[in-house]
Amino acid sequence: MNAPPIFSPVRSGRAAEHVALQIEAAIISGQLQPKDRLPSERTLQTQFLTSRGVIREAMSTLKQKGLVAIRKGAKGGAFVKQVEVPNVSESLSLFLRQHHIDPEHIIEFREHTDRAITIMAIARAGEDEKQELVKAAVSLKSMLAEPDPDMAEIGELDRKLNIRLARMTRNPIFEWIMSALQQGFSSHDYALYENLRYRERIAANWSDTAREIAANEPLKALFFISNHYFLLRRCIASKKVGQ
Amino acid sequence: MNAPPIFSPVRSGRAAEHVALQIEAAIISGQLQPKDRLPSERTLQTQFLTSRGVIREAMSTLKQKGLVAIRKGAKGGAFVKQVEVPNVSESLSLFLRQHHIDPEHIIEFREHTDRAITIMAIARAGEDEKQELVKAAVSLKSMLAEPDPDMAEIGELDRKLNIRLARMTRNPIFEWIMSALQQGFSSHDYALYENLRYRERIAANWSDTAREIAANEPLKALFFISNHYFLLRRCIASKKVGQ
DNA sequence: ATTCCGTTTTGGTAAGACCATTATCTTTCT
DNA sequence: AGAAAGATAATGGTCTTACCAAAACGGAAT
Repeated sequence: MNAPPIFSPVRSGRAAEHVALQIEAAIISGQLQPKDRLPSERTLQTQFLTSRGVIREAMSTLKQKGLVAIRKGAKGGAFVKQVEVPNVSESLSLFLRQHHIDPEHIIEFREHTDRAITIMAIARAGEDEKQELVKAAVSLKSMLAEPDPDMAEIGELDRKLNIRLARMTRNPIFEWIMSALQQGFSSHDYALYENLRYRERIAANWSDTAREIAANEPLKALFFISNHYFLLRRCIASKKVGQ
Repeated sequence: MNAPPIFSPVRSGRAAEHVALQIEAAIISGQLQPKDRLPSERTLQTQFLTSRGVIREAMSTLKQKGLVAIRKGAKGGAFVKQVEVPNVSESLSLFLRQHHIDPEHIIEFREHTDRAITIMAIARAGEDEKQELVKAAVSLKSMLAEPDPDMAEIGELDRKLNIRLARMTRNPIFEWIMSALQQGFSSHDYALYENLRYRERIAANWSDTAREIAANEPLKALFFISNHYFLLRRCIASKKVGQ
């Protein structure tokens, strides 16, 4: 290697951690840019004066954090990557699931966040985006009208509708939060669609919401947002009683 | 082993991932409870019919996710753990740093969330909690009056004040979200206190906020919350100009 | 030019050994 | 008897070596 030695060898315990931290620091600081390719495991092994197992363990954690993507084969190796929203979402989702959160707490937070998102989306999104939102909501509605709707696909559509709306705020934090909350807790949303009583009402409500957003009517849009969570709460309550 | 075989062997590529996913599923589903001890690496190696390296790699990712804690020595091993807020925070922090998020986006989200928190805290917290909040805010103020204030300690106090307020909503989601955002991004809050022009104003504002919350005056409390972020924005803006 | 087949690079897996740390048991000394 | 010191065993951490599997590349055959 002609390149100056970016990394320094490591000796004490927890070698894998040291290796991972050094590489992580190099990425965060910008010494390693996205799309850059790290040396092969066998090369790093000699640079860090350690064994390949240690390198592999370090790479494993970096991969898990979403900092690198690993490809096999010639010209393969570890490539620096931008951390993606799903990486963060998965972490939060794990946390929420393990702490068996009361659904009402999540609903409360989501309702409150959705209201803010709605207002900002109306204020900031472009006309074309609003029309796209309406189109997506309508296609959700029409998909439910089919004889044997594919519930998984519908749930996915609902999820994307939420994300699309969040993206219209122009603030990525909202998008991230909504993704994270949905990923871990879409089960309740599915319930909404599986329950015949609510299926069509919720889809109709979505398209009403989208229409009011497109019409730049924040108060009316907020009404339908509230209605969405009203329906969701009723659906969950009726399910509980049913048990 | 007398115990029924919880895990099944694995053969295709990405063995480490399969192992990690199986164990993760066992934890999420509750088959493995916190404080439970997983079998030793050498035992798992035989249960999964794989090599120890694979097991180690799987354990490494589980550890990184915060699902297990690993101890060396006799009676050591991997112990199932509750995922903690810092795990989520670190993931978020990584994301924010690598995407060099505009501080305004974070401020916007925090302001909006703080407003909801304030309203709910007033509605749900007990009288004693509100008094504790006032006391904490006052002690922050008095600490700033000292000749040579310890900035790190003050920042920590500010952080705890936020968390305390969030906890008063009785909805843990708010508490976690605020923790996560603060932990990864308290730098701007520090700036507020390091800047002499804003130091005392922000502390006074905190105690005003706490007082109005204790007095069950939501609108007045919201005014001071808005003022907090008004000051924060001005402080950051003046810093930018200063550069 | 296109297709196919080796060759090479590189990550993935396997097996075995040894080291470092920790808890537990045993011995020994007071 | 009790406490301190030492031996023992269990277990994660590291190292070595070897081989497998996938992917990219290049040359030969068509």
